[in-house]
Amino acid sequence: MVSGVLVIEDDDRIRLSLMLALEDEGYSVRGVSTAEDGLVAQRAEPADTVLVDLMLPGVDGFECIRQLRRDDDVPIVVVSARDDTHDIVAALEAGADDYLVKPVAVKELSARLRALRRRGRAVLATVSTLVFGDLEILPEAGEVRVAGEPVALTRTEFRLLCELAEHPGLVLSRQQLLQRVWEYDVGDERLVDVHVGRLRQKIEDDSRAPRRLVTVRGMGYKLQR
Amino acid sequence: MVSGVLVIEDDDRIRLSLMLALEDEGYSVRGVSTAEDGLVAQRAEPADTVLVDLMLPGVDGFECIRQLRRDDDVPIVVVSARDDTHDIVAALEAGADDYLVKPVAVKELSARLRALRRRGRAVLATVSTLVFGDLEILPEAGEVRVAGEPVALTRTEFRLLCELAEHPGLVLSRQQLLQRVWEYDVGDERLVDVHVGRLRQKIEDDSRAPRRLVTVRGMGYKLQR
DNA sequence: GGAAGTATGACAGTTCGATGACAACGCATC
DNA sequence: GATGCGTTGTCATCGAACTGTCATACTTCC
Repeated sequence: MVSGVLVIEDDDRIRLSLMLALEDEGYSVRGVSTAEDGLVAQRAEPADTVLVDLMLPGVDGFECIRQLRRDDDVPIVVVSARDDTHDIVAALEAGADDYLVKPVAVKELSARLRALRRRGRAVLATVSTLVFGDLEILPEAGEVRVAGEPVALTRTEFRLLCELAEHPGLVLSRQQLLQRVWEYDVGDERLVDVHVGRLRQKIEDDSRAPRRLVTVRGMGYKLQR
Repeated sequence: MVSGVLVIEDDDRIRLSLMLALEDEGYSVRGVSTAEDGLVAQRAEPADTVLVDLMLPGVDGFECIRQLRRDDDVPIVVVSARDDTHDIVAALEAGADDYLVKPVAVKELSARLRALRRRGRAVLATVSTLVFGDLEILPEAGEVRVAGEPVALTRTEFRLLCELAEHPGLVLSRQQLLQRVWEYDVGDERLVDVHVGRLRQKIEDDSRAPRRLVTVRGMGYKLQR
């Protein structure tokens, strides 16, 4: 889950409309209607933000917040119809990070979620990732993954792949690749073919029918977007 | 300043009442009436939370937020009379962490400040001890533990490990490590290999098959997240 | 079918990283 | 100052991994 939100809200109409609105904003969303289900869902597959109503049947919102907080450092946002200070303070003290009063403006909610995420992520050193379908390239980490699995590449293969990845969908000629990857001014263009072949063995499911690193006959190679 | 709040608000009555209320809650508070003064004050002696009004003479609140954010990761709370979604979203996007509409309930404000601080601390706490699986590094304490057991490292090994740990998952070249750990401009890169080897003897279960401190052939070394 | 372009397996030379040995150094102790 | 211990940097060596070349086989297009 890239950017997952869990919505815990017992009113079906509100829950669905929240979920739809958040999906429109680009979030991946799950919804449950009780605190119990929410806690189970969060343990099973942690979302990276939780939205919770205060008035829930059974275990109420406050207790739900405390339990979520006990397990986890996930940002918690309360969305409640109650607007009195006492509730707001109690929810925040229980461990919530933010509190919005219904009806909520989706744009505001979304902006507040972004603000929370930003704060959470600030510390983690960010590693840029180039993504081509299920092929991921992490240049600074010197790492390449296919379908989530790390693949060991040699330096030449890695540089070749990075070079192609920097120009997604564009054909690079053998000469261009030789110059940029090998820093040769001259050299045998066949060399590129050999390394492309080796690279394909590692990143293509079937190197006979390349789907990512494709040949453009007479021109060169390109990495498919 | 143990727990300092900076209030940037041009209306004297509001500023003073906010400051008094926060002092009652146990905060140490400073107040200024313009964005310019606020920026100067924050640079001179950083508060650990900033409260800012949006409607300020001269440099306005949005710009003030952006500039504060540029310098610093300090939590910023907007306190404004304007309650329309557009302003709220704009303030949050500019870098604010929270937005309250006047008149504010002091108890709520205080609870929100605590929530923000709590999150800030959670983040800081994870910085001061670096954790990589069952490898823990306590930079200030000069201590390293593997599976809870303290491990004795030499100074060079420790600095090398810290340097790698500060860039989790990123490949650092031998040159980079030489410069940062040894402060050499030149020097034999083999030196790094030798110390990595010694470090591995101490922190890896099987130094022949390193799982934490891994080699990226042709590029350098990295500490696995 | 033939030509041009591309793929690939094998091979030998080379590079690269891990490691053990060792001497030099710093530092505390006597 | 002499002694002993832990640490540090250098070096040589070994083995594994990588690289470029070439010959051969395969495609594609005319």
